[in-house]
Amino acid sequence: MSDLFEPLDDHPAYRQIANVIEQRIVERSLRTGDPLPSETDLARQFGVNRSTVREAIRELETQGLLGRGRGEKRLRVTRPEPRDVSSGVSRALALHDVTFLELWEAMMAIEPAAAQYAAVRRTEAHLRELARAGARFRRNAADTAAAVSAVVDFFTAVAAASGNQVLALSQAPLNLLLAPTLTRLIDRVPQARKRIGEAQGRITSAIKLRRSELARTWMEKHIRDFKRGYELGFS
Amino acid sequence: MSDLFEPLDDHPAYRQIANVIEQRIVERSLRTGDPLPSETDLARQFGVNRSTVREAIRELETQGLLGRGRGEKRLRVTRPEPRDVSSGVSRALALHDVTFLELWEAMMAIEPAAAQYAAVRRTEAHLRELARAGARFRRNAADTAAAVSAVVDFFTAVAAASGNQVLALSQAPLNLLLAPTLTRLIDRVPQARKRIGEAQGRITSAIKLRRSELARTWMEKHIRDFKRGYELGFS
DNA sequence: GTGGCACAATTGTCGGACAGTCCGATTATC
DNA sequence: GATAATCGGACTGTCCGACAATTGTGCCAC
Repeated sequence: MSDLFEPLDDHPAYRQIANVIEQRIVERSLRTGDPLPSETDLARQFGVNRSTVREAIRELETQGLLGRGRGEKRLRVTRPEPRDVSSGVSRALALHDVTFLELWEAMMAIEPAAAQYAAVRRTEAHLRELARAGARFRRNAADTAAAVSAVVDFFTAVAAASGNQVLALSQAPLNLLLAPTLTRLIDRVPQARKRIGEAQGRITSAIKLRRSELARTWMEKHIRDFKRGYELGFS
Repeated sequence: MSDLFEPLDDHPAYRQIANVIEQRIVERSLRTGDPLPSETDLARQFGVNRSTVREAIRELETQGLLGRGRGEKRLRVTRPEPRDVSSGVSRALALHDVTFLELWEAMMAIEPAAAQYAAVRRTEAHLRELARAGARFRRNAADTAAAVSAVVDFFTAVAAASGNQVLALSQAPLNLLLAPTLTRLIDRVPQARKRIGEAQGRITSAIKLRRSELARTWMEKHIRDFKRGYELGFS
């Protein structure tokens, strides 16, 4: 029952150009930091109009493959940073109406693992980040928005300390999804603040002491608490 | 030590327009499937040139927020699918030179969880997908590329069966990263094929029998095996 | 070397233009 | 009456040319 012919998708020039440049970046013949030729020059090289080149460039720019420093005119090759990419992922998930349960299950899979590896690989700098996020959470007991942002920073710091870029990048979108729910949760469940603070403290010290199993266990409990809080606050 | 003023980044018109349209999509005042006004019309509404509108559209298109069916001319609002988004993530990771260990640790966190939930939520359709990927792997013992693609499909099918879009979307980029390593692994380690086939069988039947703990355990063993194979083949 | 300045280069945006293709309506055919 | 051929309008992909604003650069004076 399979068709005899496949539908041939045409590739507009701007997409072809984007693909070619992307290829060059991925195979590193264009290296991070290299300046891109000017639009006029690219148009000449590809034999197309500058407008067409511009459309191609916009694609690569949104993917984080091209960018420019503040106040810089020429584009340079850049490596897509987690924030470039994770916002897209979390927006995609939001548009798919993910439930809190789905988010929670994913956090339950990723965060404890991150905590475990963080206990093994953390540096002093990582510890400082963890301490700073924890302090910021405790300090902002009143300001909900600041507290939520501190929680996000704490998770981010744990993921960074894990020394695993894949885990870090997998975890980043979860934070963005967590924020709105967490905001309402903290406001509705009075004991949430205290429990989060305690958990952060335990996790931080486990990571500091390089007790990886302990770090994992405390993180698991921490995440489980989110679900309990959610059920308490949104039932 | 924080600066008094933040650097104000200028917002070119094409970026502003992209943001406005994105906003409309995220807040669902433009709903999935809605056709976008024509470029000429958008240019008129925003009071800019059509070229400017086109650049904005390119951004949204690459993010998977806009798209068009084959052979369709007008753009429509679309929801970004996993494949739209995960390729960007895995390319980002590739450019950051992730190690096999990092990838493996992330798989170790995500895949067993996916298997566990799959055993609970799988439908008959999911089982068919799993069986099909497994069969395709066993059938293509000779063709390495086909075998690798079947392994990827198997993982994808497990993630889909988990009924968790967050896990599925977190897992998708890992597949793309796994493929190249797995290709060389299968070629270098003779017993890999057999072990993968067996593991897939055990996982599939655990999911079929709704034995969630068993599914998780077998998946863990399966992933562990990848590391053993890697150490065997690349030492 | 350092600072400053004029000039060239580059980006962002504009207006207009045209071929190719898709869509909807109208007309012709069985 | 239903289906097929026809036609005009609408829309996209691409091109050309242009200009203001801003950045990069070479040169000159100190």
